[in-house]
Amino acid sequence: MDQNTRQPESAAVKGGRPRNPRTQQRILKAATELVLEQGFKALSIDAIAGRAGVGRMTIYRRWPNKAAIVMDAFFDRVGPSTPFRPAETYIESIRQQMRAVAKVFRGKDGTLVRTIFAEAQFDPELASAFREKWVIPRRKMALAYFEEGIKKGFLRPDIDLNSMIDLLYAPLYLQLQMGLTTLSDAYIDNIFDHAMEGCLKRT
Amino acid sequence: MDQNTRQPESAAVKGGRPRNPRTQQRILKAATELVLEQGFKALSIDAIAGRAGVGRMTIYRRWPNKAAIVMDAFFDRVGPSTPFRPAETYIESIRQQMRAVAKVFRGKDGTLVRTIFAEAQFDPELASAFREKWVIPRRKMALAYFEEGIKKGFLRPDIDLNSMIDLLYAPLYLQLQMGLTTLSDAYIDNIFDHAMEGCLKRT
Amino acid sequence: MDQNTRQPESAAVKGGRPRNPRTQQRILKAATELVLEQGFKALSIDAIAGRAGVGRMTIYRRWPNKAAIVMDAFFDRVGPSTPFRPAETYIESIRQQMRAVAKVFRGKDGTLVRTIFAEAQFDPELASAFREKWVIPRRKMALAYFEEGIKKGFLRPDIDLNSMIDLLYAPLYLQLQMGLTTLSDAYIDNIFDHAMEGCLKRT
Amino acid sequence: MDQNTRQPESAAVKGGRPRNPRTQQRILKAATELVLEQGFKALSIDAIAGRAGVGRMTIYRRWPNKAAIVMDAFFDRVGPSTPFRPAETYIESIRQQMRAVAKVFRGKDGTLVRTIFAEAQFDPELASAFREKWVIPRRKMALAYFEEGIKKGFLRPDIDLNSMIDLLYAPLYLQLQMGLTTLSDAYIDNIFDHAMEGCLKRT
DNA sequence: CACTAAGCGAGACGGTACGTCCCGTCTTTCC
DNA sequence: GGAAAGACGGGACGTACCGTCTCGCTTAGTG
Repeated sequence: MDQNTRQPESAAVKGGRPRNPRTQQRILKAATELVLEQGFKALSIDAIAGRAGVGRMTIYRRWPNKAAIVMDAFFDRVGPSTPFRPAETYIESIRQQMRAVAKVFRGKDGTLVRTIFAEAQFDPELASAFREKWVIPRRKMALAYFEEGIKKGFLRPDIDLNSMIDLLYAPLYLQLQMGLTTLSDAYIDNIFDHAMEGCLKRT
Repeated sequence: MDQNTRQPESAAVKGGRPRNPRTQQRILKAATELVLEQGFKALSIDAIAGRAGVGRMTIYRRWPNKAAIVMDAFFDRVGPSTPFRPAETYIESIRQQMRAVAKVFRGKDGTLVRTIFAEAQFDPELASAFREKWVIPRRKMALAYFEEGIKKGFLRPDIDLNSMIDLLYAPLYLQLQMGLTTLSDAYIDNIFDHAMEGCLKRT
Repeated sequence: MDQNTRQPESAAVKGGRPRNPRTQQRILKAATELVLEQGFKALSIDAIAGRAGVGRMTIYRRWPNKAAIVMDAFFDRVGPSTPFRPAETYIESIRQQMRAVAKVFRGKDGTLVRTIFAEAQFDPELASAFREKWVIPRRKMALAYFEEGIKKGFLRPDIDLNSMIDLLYAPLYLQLQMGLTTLSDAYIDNIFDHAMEGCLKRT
Repeated sequence: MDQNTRQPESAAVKGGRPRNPRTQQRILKAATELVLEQGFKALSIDAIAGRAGVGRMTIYRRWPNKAAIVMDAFFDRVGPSTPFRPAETYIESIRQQMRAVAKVFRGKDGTLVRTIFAEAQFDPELASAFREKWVIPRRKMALAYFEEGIKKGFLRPDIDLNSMIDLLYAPLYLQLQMGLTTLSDAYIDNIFDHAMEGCLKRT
């Protein structure tokens, strides 16, 4: 979880007082609420501190900036990844997983992903945290599942799996941000089918 | 061009003095430089005014916020869209166009797109401006070209063209933002081929 | 008056907007009230700004610290010095002047002198301002009046006038700060008489 | 000595562990050093605790605020008062005592007196402590010595002794704070002589 | 051609949030 | 059970920008 949390020097070398984990929770809760209520732009450290009933220093002692707080608040909410569950067929289980991701994106967690991803464009540290803790684990999982698909003979053995992942999931991120289309099951099915079958006319 | 430019009251109703277009240019130039040098976060109206040798009011008279300035600065640089040029085959010309887009994304304009797109997540007006002036025109153009492709029998007649556009271009936006991969021609080819041929193993 | 007021670079070289003198007055008024109500320790720039209905920057633009504000507020209230007015005799006019000074010290202005003088012990710049604008002018005036007294044959020609000034006025400052005694006319008379007549028993 | 020291609850009522007097010393030493090095303004409880190698609580357990610490640190250094030593004549012994006081004021102890006296203007408790432990004892001693002087016929029997004390010593405090003059023996002699002989021209 | 209204630079102004420092209290852990 | 270490809520600091306003200077178009 909160790997973003500052741990300057090995905590508690000798004496000293340990940090209160309940305080941490209150801060993350306040941050989450405020982001969802008013958006990231209107979020201020002051406001978080105020709602959490906490001094500003208590926040600065733990996180370097508000983006890191929102990061931790986010990972405090969502699980590590969306698994591929067994379905009628191997291929069908991919579609189901994509629908599950889309469902997450449609809810509050989607708003948070959108916010964090956007903010990451301006903050390299946040970008790297998002990559390490959100993007990479999910890609690894998908990679493993798709390799299995090749071995079992469901997927073409000559495809580049990273490109395939982009093909399937990039549209979800794009629409999450762009909002031209709702991330409905129908939309997912379109993306999924076209990526699987290809767009060329077969002769 | 600068449709974002504020025109409070119909300009020059009576006498008065028209706005100086060179001032406009100096502001946009300063804004572009500053965004590329220091990033959008470090950009301030003060800094733009300072570098352009202009009063802050002169800026506020023309744009509502710094995002709108960057928008206009951007469209002052880039052309309206990347055209599909004739190539050996119809299909090949799509690949060429995608490569051209990728090339743009690799340069300074890519950085600007990335910045504006991210900022648009926090600013509905900017989002809508970006959609109207960047996204929609390009999609329309692609839509028309792909419809032609169906008619000519190169593309499957049953595909959803909007989904196809997402399939082809979303990975570019994703990698522009995520930076897991460089937007090389090889990458584009992978995306293009997989989207065209599909990922399923044919029996 | 407010020579402490910051004037970074010759004001209004070319364009720009001049400072509002009414703002200055509101700030000084607020500062004076707050010092007298709550004391110098409890005085904060925030509080002054709040009461004056002014932004903090407006204050920082004019004064380097709160001591300088209180200085200016003080000199905005009190006149340049307490004059020696003609009385029955030359000697008597000195006593009258000392009583007048004591009267000032007993009132609000005395509290301000006390505050500023004490704070000056911690702030060299304030000390020098206080010296230049309060102490020196008054000593010069007294010096001139006492020199006249020597010439006219009322005072011993061999005395050190600076020491005489200390002898007469130092007790007022001491009691202003120490508060062992009220600065009553009777006390002033005691000091005055003893300084004039000497403490030794005449044989 | 440290009468300021807090004794919340009668010390060591039951078992418990007594306070370490060496800790006390280290704190006072650190406080003295810091005041003399950086001035009272830059002094913070944190800094004292840090230099003394002591927890902040250990300090708060003993003193209510930093002024009280500096007070105790001061009385830990200086003796209770400056005595009147026998000299050629009774009158001469007063001059000698004044010179001794001036000598103290010229050194580090003078800086401490100056600091404490100034801070006392903002802190009633400190003011009363300073009065009780510094001012009153010294005045009592002087009072006794001067009463003796009247009895013995060296001083005028009709003078107010408190006023005489102010006359003699107030200039020292004033110059300690104001610094217009160094507290040289020559200056002391001037003050002393004028106070003794009076400033009026004798006919 | 002179007049005049607007554009413009400069920057003062009332604000908000920042990130830091210190306060005085509290809590934990070690000796 | 005293003491070091330091977390904690709080409050003030001085800075940076925000978006608005006001001042004089400059200039363009009209009468």
